[in-house]
Amino acid sequence: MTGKTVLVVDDEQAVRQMVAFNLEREGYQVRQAADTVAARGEIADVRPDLLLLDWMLPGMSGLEFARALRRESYGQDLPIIMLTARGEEEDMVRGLNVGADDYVTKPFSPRELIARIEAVLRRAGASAPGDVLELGGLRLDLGSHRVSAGEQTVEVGPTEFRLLHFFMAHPERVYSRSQLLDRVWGPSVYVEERTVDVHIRRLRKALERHEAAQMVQTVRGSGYRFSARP
Amino acid sequence: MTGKTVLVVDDEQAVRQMVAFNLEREGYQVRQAADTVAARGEIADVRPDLLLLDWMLPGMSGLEFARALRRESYGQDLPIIMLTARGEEEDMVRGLNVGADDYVTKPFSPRELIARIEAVLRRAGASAPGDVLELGGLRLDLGSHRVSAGEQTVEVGPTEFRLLHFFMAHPERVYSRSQLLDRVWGPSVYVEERTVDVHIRRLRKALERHEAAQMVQTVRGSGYRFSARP
DNA sequence: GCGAATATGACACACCGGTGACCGCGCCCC
DNA sequence: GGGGCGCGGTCACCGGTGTGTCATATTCGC
Repeated sequence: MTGKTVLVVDDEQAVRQMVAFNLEREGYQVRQAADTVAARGEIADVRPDLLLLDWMLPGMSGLEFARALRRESYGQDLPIIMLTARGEEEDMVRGLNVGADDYVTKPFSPRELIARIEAVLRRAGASAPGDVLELGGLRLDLGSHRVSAGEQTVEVGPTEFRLLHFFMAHPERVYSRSQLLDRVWGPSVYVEERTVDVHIRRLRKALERHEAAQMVQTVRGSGYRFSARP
Repeated sequence: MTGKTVLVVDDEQAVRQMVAFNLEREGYQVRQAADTVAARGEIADVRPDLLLLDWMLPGMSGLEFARALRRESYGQDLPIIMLTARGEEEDMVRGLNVGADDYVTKPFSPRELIARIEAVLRRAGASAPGDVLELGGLRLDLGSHRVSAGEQTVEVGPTEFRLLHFFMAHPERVYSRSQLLDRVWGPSVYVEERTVDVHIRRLRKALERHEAAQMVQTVRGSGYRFSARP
């Protein structure tokens, strides 16, 4: 699943994991950092789309960190949501002045957090993920969550949909079972590699009524490839 | 945007000015009133498009004022956002029942305030009388608050109406339970996600006498979609 | 033709969503 | 002021679907 990437910076592991769990369930990629040093590394590394930043951090405070980021070229466009404990609200005025886009007071509900993230991402512009993928007569519509071949609708289950989505976003390239598990099932899911075979088969079955099954190709010894060419 | 007029009713001058500063920067016309008496005058005078109403006011409370307004002809359509201090959230449930369209807890970020104002105005603007949504034989009349299928009237409750309204305004797109709660119930309402299921069912029940229930579609693992196509 | 890799069918189980019932809260009407 | 009513939210239960695993068949490359 290719969602937006969110970096959570908080010194409490429990908070990070709670956030990660809920965001991943919504389709986000989540990276974690316990302090600003690790955060720097992650930012340079994965270029997150949004930063969830705890107000109280060991060493440099979240406020200073946000200010520092805002002075840098990449950080200027990086949306920031501050996490703060109740009672620190007055400080948040300063936080917002420094350039945070919003803040959430702990404890917060997952829904509230997600709502604010989506609001900020929407504002940051172009948050609507690529809406329709089309390849070799196959159409996959992310918005309506539909797959069609020509005029007909292709019935696929949730996992097959994600698998096909990944394939259509990365065609003409071979992926090993383990890579597919990573990218489609998620990094924190462990299942047998052979499971991929089964879902490949299910995907082919769904496609074969529309003469599109040959687009899912086996590369013996390496993995699978999605291609419009035979 | 042609500069909508917002009336701020709050006894603290600092709050009024902060709000005014931020709203004017966004292009709004802002009027101020320190109490309900002055507010009455302003309302009669400038016919504001939206009312920002402090919960605690000298004399008459914001709640009573809102209730009183709702009983009057002009006030019925006037969108109201309540301003409240943290800790009074429980009371706000009553505020919302009285007819406030949303509320914001102090201290709030300018962003948050503006986002909510825009959300409320969008909702209010969409319900200009005579505005009708039509899709697949279903008609939803915002003005008269009525739903009809062909010649027959479809009986739906308030929540089902809002749900259907949102769906018909955003067809052919999947929304997760969490998104629906955000967009239909509002960002500041916290209920169980499964509550959505129940209202989906109630909506379907209302529609099925008119053979329109199949327009409300389940996308397993993702959410719900409203569509004229099967 | 042989071994390894992949396809396929079957199956058990977890999970998701549908559904009916219940409860509590305002509100309105006696 | 009491009782009924409508509405909204929650819960518990159930049935179906989707998913992962395994055993077995089949194909591929050498």
